[in-house]
Amino acid sequence: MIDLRLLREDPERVRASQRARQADPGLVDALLAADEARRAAVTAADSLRTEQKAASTAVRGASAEERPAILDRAKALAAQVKAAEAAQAEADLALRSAALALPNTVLDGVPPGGEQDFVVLEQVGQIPSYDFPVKDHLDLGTALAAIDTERGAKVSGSRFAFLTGWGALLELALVNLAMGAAVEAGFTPVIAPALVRPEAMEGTGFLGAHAAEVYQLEGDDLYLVGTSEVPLAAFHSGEVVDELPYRYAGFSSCFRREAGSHGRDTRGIIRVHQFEKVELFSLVAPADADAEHLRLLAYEKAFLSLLELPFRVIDVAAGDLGTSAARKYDCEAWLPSQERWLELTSTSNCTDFQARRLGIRSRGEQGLAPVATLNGTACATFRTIAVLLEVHQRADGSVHVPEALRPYLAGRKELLPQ
RNA sequence: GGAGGCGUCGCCUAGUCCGGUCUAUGGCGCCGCACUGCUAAUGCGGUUUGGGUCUCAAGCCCAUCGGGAGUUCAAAUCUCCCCGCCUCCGCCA
Repeated sequence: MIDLRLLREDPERVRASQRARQADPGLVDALLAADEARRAAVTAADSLRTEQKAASTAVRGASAEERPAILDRAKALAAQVKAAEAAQAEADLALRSAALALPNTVLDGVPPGGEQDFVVLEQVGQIPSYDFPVKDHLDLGTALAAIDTERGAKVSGSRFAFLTGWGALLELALVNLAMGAAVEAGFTPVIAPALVRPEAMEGTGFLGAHAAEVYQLEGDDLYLVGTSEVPLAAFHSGEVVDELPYRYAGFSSCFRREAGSHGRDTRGIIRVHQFEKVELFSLVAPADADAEHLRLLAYEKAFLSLLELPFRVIDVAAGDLGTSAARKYDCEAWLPSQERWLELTSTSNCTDFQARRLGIRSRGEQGLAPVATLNGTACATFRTIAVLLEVHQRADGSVHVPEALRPYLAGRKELLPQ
């Protein structure tokens, strides 16, 4: 939810953001109109209530003979107040839905345009070349007895997989490495719930445009999270937080319906309905948000380097930002089998957008004000495993194990086909 | 899942039975001022949050006693639903 005061002061800035996102600038004017309508309704209801309170007080002090008349007037006012309150509630609701429809205002410098309009900021490492025909991660993983998508489909459906043997251990190794490094960098480790209430989902902006992506439990009014960003963001909801910054590294399973991606990445474990992830989440003073964003990006880069993966960093275009993000950097690793870059980590600066919805505030010079929230991937397991197997494959089907992972894999330097 | 108890403006707390100066009491903490030759004590004042009005500020107004709905001229107080916490029972990794 954006700041309505800022919207009133400078609506053109928000319209420009919408245009950069290739979204409807009309939403801005709809919100302005809803805001004005609500303020009118509030003023009307407030003044009626003032009258009603006076009338109600008069009832108490009234003598027996004047009482009936005063009571009649009080009753009439009560009815008017009730109507005015209903109108106000309606205006509140209209304002709320208009506000929820509008995504965060993008920051200066964000490339305008759609998914293809990103800007490459840098490339780390060389695109690997192989003097043998490369296999994809599913062939490699099957030969290693590490990935079993056939049984995944049998048991749970398409886009599910079993990780077995070294595959299972590799997942745990990645989680341990990511968690350990994050803790060393000052993040507080958290095991987060994967089921959350609607407020948590909505507060993080996942029930808007991306509602179709989210699994919902019909019987319990709970949602399965697509990322532990959701429980981590909601962790401090409704709280006044001091002693900023707060930095968390949350682990959870992640569930995604992949509703809009039929036919995309159907092979292997690049795009699955369930995977595990370590997610970084920071709460900082709004003025420190940009610096924190770069800090999260630096952390992600360091982690990919530990995995000895070549990657590039892109500045994601406005139209490809999530609802809550004002700026987003993705790290994309090279996927040899498809000879393309694949997003492995993503870090978003949500400014005060999430915090406003979730009621996370801190005390500043202006009194209580929403904090800034930022999130970033430390490690999303399945997809990272896919890239690791492919990049580090050898001609004989064995796979090199990066040094940083070896302590978590019984010291193994390579994984061998079974 | 069953039974009972509880939820008050940072923290603790009075008020809820029996609706009306509750404009929510007191303490702690915090902020400001005064005094005392020191950052202690004491005294005085302030201290929920959100919204509206307003050029700014002040002021004024409205809402807010876990959340929502209802009864009433009037709800912290009465009724219902929901959420959370605690105790006991049942079940369970």
